[in-house]
Amino acid sequence: MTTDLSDDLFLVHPDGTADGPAAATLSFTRSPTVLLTFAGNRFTRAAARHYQSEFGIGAMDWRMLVMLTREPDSSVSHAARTIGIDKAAVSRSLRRLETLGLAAARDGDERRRHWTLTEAGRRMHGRILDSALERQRRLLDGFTPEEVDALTTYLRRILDNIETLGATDP
Amino acid sequence: MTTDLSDDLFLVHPDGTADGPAAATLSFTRSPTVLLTFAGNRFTRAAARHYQSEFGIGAMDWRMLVMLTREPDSSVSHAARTIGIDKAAVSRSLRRLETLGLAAARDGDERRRHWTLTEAGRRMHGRILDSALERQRRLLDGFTPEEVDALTTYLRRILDNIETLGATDP
DNA sequence: GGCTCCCTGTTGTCATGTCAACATATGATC
DNA sequence: GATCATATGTTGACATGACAACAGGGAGCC
Repeated sequence: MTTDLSDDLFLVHPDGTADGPAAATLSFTRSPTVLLTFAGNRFTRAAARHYQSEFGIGAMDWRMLVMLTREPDSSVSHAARTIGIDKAAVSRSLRRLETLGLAAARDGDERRRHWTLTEAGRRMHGRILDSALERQRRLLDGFTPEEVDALTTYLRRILDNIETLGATDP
Repeated sequence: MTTDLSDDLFLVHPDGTADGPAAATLSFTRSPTVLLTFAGNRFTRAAARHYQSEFGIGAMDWRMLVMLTREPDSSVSHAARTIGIDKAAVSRSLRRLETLGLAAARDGDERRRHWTLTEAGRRMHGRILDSALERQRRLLDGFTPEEVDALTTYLRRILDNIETLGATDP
């Protein structure tokens, strides 16, 4: 079911001036894909830098702290499926957390190990959570609750569309 | 000016069940920062993969094709400032495009070179633009024009907030 | 001309997350 | 037990984009 959105919503066109575009191309300010990409990337990078300098771990490791708080005893592949992130990244992050004494693995079967946070990991999680919530508050500065709800809904719909896109990609 | 959003909007809490969270933590489905990060990352990666396999260049290089269409004769730092991406990445991308015969530089002064697309670069831009617009249409599948407008506005406000956040970060 | 400050673009390094490859374990079936 | 299909987690290589460091150019001032 395709919407009737015109591509022109998202483009800039040559305007005859010497300073204008040489040909029709994507607008950096009106194209949602451009904006989404920039916003996601910038927020992630800024947060990662902050976590690294303040807490000594990066964004990926913070995600695993959250995941293991959500579901203690997770395996690598369960975490990867749940978060929707590649198992290679999960595996590496858990190794790092283990090295830092923030997570530990209890053997399930020969391969499938069950990861949980250590006491130090739980304390770290709590401290970073405060920081993450503060960052989120500032990211949402100026938004009403209704707007936040709409934004959250839109992003979830976009994630659904991305999954559909991926499933039909060549 | 802080909004009155409760953190509880974005958290999951221990619910007393054996399967529930061990402590309060971020919700993967209701936290806008989590959703934004995931959506941005997944879309970018999927698009990059597609461009690479179909056209032989990645997402960063596609961005430079757009930038040089928008503003022919750009310098590295002008492009970096305009797009808001680090000059190291811009410099490397332009070098790659030059190697592929898609862009060329005309000397400005001794340091500041002015980059433009070659004829091959312009043709490549046109072909990828069709693909990019198609991907965007599918990303926005199910959205009304009003919703797209709202989403675009929200993302722009978020980018503004990210800039404010960066400026006040420790 | 000399000095200082600011700017330019390149190169190095790293975190993030992907796809690919792989060794090997597990489960189902016979 | 043997065989096969599938799953598990690790490791390699790479694109993206950041920050850091740096050599050196250009402009302004004395």
